[in-house]
Amino acid sequence: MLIDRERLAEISRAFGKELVELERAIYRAAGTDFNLNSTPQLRSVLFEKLQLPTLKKTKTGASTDYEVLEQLAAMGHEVPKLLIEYRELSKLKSTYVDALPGYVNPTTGRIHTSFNQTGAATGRLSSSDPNLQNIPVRTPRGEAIRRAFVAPPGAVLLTADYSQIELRLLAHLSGDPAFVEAFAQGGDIHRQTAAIIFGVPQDQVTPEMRARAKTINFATIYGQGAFALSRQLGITLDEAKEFIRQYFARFAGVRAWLDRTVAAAREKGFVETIFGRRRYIPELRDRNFNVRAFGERTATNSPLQGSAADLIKIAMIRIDRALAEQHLGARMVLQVHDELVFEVPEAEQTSASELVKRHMETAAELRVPLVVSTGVGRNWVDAKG
DNA sequence: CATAGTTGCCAC
DNA sequence: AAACGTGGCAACTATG
Ligand SMILES: Nc1nc2c(ncn2[C@H]2C[C@H](O)[C@@H](COP(=O)(O)OP(=O)(O)OP(=O)(O)O)O2)c(=O)[nH]1
Ligand SMILES: [Mn+2]
Ligand SMILES: [Mn+2]
Repeated sequence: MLIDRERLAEISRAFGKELVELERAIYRAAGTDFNLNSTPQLRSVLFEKLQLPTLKKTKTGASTDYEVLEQLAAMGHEVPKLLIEYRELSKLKSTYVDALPGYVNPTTGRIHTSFNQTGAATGRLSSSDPNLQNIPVRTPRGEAIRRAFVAPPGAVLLTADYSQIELRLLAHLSGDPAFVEAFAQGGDIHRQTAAIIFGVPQDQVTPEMRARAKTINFATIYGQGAFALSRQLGITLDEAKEFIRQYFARFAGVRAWLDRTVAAAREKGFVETIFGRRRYIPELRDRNFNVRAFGERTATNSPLQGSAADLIKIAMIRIDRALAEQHLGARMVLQVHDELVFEVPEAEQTSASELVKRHMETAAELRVPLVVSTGVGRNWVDAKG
């Protein structure tokens, strides 16, 4: 994968400057200098020196994670407010902006990640050294980093991402009438949920709203409790309970499939993907309730996450073969779970897009259509547009 | 000096 | 009583 090192260097300078300023502001607001990257030191400043309330605990003491800082900031405290900003910048700078250039191979001028075939228990690939499956995109600063992933001269990047992939697989496996009907009509359940949560018509759902609804959909399906949901949505516990109740009333076929899947897993000791990949789940027979409950959530997730992994692997094999047979110059460069990224000679844009989309959408024939959206651009962000 | 555990957080 | 799932990595701290 080619990256624009000048662009990253520019971002590094900008982030570095902001970090220095934030650091000074935090020391001033806290009335003391300390290592901002040290959780123990931060704890003593927030919860001892400044006497702020402990809102959450970890194994070793008071938590200082984002959710805690956000609440403290909302109470009008300056240090946590500045720290949220500091955390974002420091995470992006240390993990991506400053780390990625060191991975560029001097011979090829590119970053060569490792895709691990047995990295995930569900059948997903994982990526390491560096991980190119978790490149930032969700914040403006993150997006700027992703823009440094570029095509070489004369080529474009082509991206292809499955629409609502695990929801479609869930429609197929569960046969839930509302799910199946939604997809038959070309509907968008993430958008539907967003409209409900935010109380707006579907055509007024923003990308940010849909993204939040995506998390809500998956978290609800995979067993999130009302307590966590209430926190995530900033609603009361009762409202959260009611949301979950209504969700599974609307999608009763989904609830039934989840229950059946857990029961079958308990019986057999494993769950299976659509294509027969198994994951054994010994936790289901554990004496400890917490361990068993964890096993149950794993049992519901793995068939879906694993089927999505199987599906894209089938597509990858067919695309690889088709590109070779047709003597195309397009090269598969990344897989990000339900997305493929290619370097494509400009002249092949249209034909490669069509070929990739077709093979991904026909990798399996399900009860609902598989839909893939493709895009091309000079960098990874523009290629998703 | 190297290694392991913890915390926190990026993505899908 | 309650806990979405799957990963990898940086920084810090404790231990050897
Ligand atoms: N359990 C869980 N799974 C997730 C989460 N985020 C993503 N996934 C899984 C399920 C998704 O179908 C799959 C691909 O992620 P995407 O970001 O492409 O979302 P999806 O395909 O559902 O929607 P899309 O139409 O592409 O925007 O990864 C999450 O927060 N929790
Ligand atoms: Mn997708
Ligand atoms: Mn995706």
